Amino acid sequence: MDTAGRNTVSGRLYTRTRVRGFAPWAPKPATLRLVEQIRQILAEYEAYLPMTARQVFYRLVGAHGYPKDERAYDRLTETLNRARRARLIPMEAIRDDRAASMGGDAGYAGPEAFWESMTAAADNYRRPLTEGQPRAVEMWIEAAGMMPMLADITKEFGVTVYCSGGFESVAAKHDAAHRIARRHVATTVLSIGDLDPSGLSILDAAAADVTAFVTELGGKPPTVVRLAVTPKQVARYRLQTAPQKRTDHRGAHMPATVQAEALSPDQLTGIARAALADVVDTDTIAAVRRRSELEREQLLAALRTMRGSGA
DNA sequence: CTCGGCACCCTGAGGCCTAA
DNA sequence: TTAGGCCTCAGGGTGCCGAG
Repeated sequence: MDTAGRNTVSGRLYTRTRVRGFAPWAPKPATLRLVEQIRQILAEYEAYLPMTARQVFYRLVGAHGYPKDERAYDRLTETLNRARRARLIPMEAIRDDRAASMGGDAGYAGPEAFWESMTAAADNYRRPLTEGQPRAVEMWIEAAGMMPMLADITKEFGVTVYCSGGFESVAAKHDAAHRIARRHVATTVLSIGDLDPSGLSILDAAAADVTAFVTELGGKPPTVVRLAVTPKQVARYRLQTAPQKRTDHRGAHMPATVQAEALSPDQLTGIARAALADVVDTDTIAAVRRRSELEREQLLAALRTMRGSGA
């Protein structure tokens, strides 16, 4: 009964508790089918792993007709938990952004390690890709889960992705306004989020708030563009829709709502890439890359000389 | 105008109970 | 007997609507 039930750290004794560590699991057929669907989704997202439980949830809802309610979500997180503990799903496939660490002490294991580190730094040398761009570009997304997938695309264009989930606080919006107001060029914001009244009203509220702060700070107000999900995309990709909750009173009523995760990773990254190529000056980026490469070579050569002379 | 209630984002844990 | 559905709690946010 209690092979896993003793918590010796707190001294408490649980008669029944959850399994600890890796644990065998014999799910019922229905749950096994859910695990199978999750594995399909993970295979589909292979290039963008790890993903969050929330992201898996919305993909299940968007593409597999999984019920979109909190109970279904709870069921999913339980299943993900057990399936990972049973090694049916790789632990690394699912991400939890809340775990964080601070402090500690790195240091160098000696002068040689220092030079190694300098060489690595020089090896990574480059000029910011934003250099010489006629306008600044940012991407705002609603859910943190899509962040790594989109950042993979935007970094080729020198564009930063911001999660508007963390954008709802006054501090974050003021930070964004400060960043935008400081620029000497105008800013274009590409936004990605759910097509539902809440998603739209959150974006509208954030855009209006940031714009108000920017104006106050004497900067150029940003141009906010809705990149996805749009009604056009719903039609074009035949996306799964869900009726709006009757109790959701935010904004105007919508007959059908669509989660951003209803778009497949390929569709989403394709939309992002096309929009970025459109708004960013790619010739200038290529020129910056060439210049960076020359300077990087020079820096590495200089380091080799310093190291050789025992400086 | 203020505030309660409902919506949203994010995740994890324990306990009760029932169906297989 | 046991897996797992369902409920509740914990913890930190925000926006909008309608009632008082």
